[in-house]
Amino acid sequence: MEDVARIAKVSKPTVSRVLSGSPLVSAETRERVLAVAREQGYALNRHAQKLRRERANAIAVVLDFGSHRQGAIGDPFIFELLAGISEALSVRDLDLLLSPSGLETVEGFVDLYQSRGADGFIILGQGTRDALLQKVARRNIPMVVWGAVSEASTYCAVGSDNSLGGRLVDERFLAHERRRWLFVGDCQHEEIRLRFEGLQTAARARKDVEIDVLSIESMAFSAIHDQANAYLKARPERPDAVFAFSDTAAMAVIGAFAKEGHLTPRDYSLVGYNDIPPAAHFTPSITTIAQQTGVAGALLVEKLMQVLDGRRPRSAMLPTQLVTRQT
Amino acid sequence: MEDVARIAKVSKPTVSRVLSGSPLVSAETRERVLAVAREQGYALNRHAQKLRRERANAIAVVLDFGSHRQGAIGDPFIFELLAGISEALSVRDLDLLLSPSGLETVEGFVDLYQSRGADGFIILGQGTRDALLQKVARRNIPMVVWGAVSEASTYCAVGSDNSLGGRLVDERFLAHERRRWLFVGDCQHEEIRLRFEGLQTAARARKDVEIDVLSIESMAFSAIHDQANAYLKARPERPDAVFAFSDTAAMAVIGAFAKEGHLTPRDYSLVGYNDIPPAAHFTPSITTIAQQTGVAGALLVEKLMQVLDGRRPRSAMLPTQLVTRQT
DNA sequence: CTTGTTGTTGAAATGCATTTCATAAATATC
DNA sequence: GATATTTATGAAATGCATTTCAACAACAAG
Repeated sequence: MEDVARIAKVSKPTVSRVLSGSPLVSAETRERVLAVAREQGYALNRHAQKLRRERANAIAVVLDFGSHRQGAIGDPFIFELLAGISEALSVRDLDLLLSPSGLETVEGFVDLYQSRGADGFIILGQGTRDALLQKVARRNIPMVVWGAVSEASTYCAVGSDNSLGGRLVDERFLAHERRRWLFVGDCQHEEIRLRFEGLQTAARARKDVEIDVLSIESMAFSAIHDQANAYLKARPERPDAVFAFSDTAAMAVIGAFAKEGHLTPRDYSLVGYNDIPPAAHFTPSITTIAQQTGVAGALLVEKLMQVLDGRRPRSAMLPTQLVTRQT
Repeated sequence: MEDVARIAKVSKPTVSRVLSGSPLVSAETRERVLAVAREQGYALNRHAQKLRRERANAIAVVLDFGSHRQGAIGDPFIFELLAGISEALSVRDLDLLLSPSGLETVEGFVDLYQSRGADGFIILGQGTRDALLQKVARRNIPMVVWGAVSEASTYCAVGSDNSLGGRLVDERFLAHERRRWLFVGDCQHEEIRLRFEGLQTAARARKDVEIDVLSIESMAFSAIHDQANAYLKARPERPDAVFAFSDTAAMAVIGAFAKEGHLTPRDYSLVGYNDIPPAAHFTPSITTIAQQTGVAGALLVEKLMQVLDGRRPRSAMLPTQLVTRQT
């Protein structure tokens, strides 16, 4: 930097100002410095900058690859979220640190934060570790979470209205006069539990509706398929309505049930979740609950920026919609 | 750090050594320093460290969200790749910087590299910008690329054997005595072009086989669906074999053709690509080419480490396999 | 013509950990 | 017991950019 300064006949601070886009330099000087920097092949050292500025200019995005790898909650949908976040951060000139290791404990978060590895965190999906997240939030670490939105939460969360999603299905099944319902999903995940609760909204009060749960052990596609298959074999009365926690799971169910001659929509209604592209073109096409993934990423980032500004943004719930198709 | 040193009655260098895991400290001192650091809530400043060490300890992973968002080449499969990379980097204690902005030009890469934002790059999919990547490689920037493997390439690439994938389909279609083939995919993508070439291996020499191409304009699911639909409507003789560049695209084709009463496997053979989970349970289940995504991420990282060590690792091609199903 | 204001620029202090080199102490070797 | 070697530790130099504060110039207002 000193070299550039000397050659451009200015001082170090001026070079710094030019290169970090400060408006406190005359246009003339700026040009000169820029020219010299370019011809000398000089680039600011980001770490020196981050050290001095005392901020990382980076956000850590935490993804539970372990469970998503097998098509977990998310299907392509987590990917969309990630794309949205990446874009929103990019606009603000913030780096995106993907799933740094060590974030399995509160100390992991504290350490990454204190060592200035990241200015804040975006966590995608509470999964089954909400307790951990609550603890992290209590340590005053800037964060926002994609997932279930709850009143009691210590942190700001953004998520789809899972309960509404469930209710929409509840209504649909009742309208179709279905009586033996099956919910497919792991209620240990808060988001999924809310969908299940939504499903019970009106049904709970009715004596003639019976809701069974097929609790998914593994998120793997074939595991779901096998479990669904086993379920049907073990039961004489078959469900006449199925609500699956994801479209992918819905596909697994269709396949497994079809093997036993139990066909949708002839024998049962089926609703999935996420509205992934193939759902529309599956045979039969899958009725599903769509989430607004498009805006989600941007919203998460915006909320986090507010947290970084010292504010306490409210959690937000994005609407969900029933997309009616053949099943 | 000075405070910790004072309280633990050692010097700064010793604290540094303890906290960065150097073996040049006695066990006794180590314990003491660690205890003090913990109780004082002290964490190393990563940027000071990176500044001094003159390396970022971070790898930038470049993803073309723009095209993947719509289910591009990849489907869930890019996600698997990313998971593998994340894991492999994590083991080596390297940060993963996801798709930093500015990497649309050579200067973008040079700048990020020179400013020590990243020690190296992993690029997922050449897409249509191979020229750019070649230029970047010539600037001696450490990088590896997932995609088409070519002899002429300046950089180290890891990818599936796309040509083999195509050949497998070629053989299958010939064995089934198919005569009017249709390839669905955008040959501007090198990887996809190779698949197309593979498809022609034996067919090219035969006068009785005719291969048409439906060049995909947008990677969006519904766009493919519409294009496929339009294609069929415009042609009196229908294809009796279709090779689609991805399983997702295959699903789109099945849906579109079914609308016109053209059904697989009754009327035509169909092979997809990637072997995504739903492919096995789609109705009909989709014959496809499987790639070894599991090892890909780890391999990419390993190659990059070699590049960083100053070596010039050979490109690698992973085997592909035909998975025979109903279509 | 003087005082006040705005716009540019530079000197020096600051953010923090690592590494080289040297020293001191402890152990091993002859 | 003397020399060589290893082990543990510290002083000082180093990596690099930013920011405060002051200074100066140029211009406007009175």
